Amino acid sequence: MMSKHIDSSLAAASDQDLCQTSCVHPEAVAKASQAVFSGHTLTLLADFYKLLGDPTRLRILSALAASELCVCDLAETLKMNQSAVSHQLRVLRAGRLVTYRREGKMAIYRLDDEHVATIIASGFTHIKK
Amino acid sequence: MMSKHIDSSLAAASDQDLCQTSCVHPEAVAKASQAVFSGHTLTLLADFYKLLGDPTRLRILSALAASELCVCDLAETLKMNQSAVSHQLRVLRAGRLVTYRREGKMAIYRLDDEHVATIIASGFTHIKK
DNA sequence: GTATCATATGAACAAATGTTCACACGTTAT
DNA sequence: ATAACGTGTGAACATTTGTTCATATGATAC
Repeated sequence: MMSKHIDSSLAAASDQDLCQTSCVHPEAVAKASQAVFSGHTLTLLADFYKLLGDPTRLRILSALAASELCVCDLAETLKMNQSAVSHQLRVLRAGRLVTYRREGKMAIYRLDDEHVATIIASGFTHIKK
Repeated sequence: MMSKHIDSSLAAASDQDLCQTSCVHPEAVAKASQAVFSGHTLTLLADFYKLLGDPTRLRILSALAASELCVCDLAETLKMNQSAVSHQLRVLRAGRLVTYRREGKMAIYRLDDEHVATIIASGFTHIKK
């Protein structure tokens, strides 16, 4: 099954059987192909939103938007155990959404920059449509 | 182990052993507790960001930001099979990030509103700091 | 009617994710 | 030194999530 004649106008459409024949709108696909996120940008952006896509982390971020807090404060505020909070803080730290400073035996966390608060606020606005 | 005298100034801090004793800063916790997302808002917001936290869906959305496309166009653009695309479109539809209209046997998708494009663009800006 | 095509969907599977438990680390106090 | 406390982290476990495969649906053409 490779001997069939190929419709000349569509020969270059695809080398895989993505569409059995083709309902493709070439101009639209060309325009879209240029605009699709790819590579590093894609990964970074997805990872960034992934961080915001968890209730616990959103709670942490919204708490920190109000005030800087030590881990114990966060555990108290969220009614969660310290370990769970610490694990999530690690993730948020890696994603550069929060920073911390040490003060004695405490680690005091805050949002890395106000941009984060802004983005969350804009998501907040969106869901109220 | 409940007979120990409790430090009077911290008696009301917690009824669970969230912190063994207390490193809590009461004012900060009070302020944060008021601000923490909770309930329906929390769920909606997390689910919204979760939608954006997947490379395939971001690719779909960025493609649709450039041009409306039928499912087959999307499969072609993303070099993915139709089923995978369709499954993700279902998710995006449920989250009201995309809509579609039928035209013959085709389903033509587009972003639900420009707000979506705006939010993605702002995330895009963020990761370039 | 039958055949063909574009799209949708269910089930199965693999991979990623979040929480808990237990314990390690580092700092402060005695 | 030892003890107590705040925090970090590894491993195990349960869920969730995304893709693939096969098949179903619905529309057009013959």
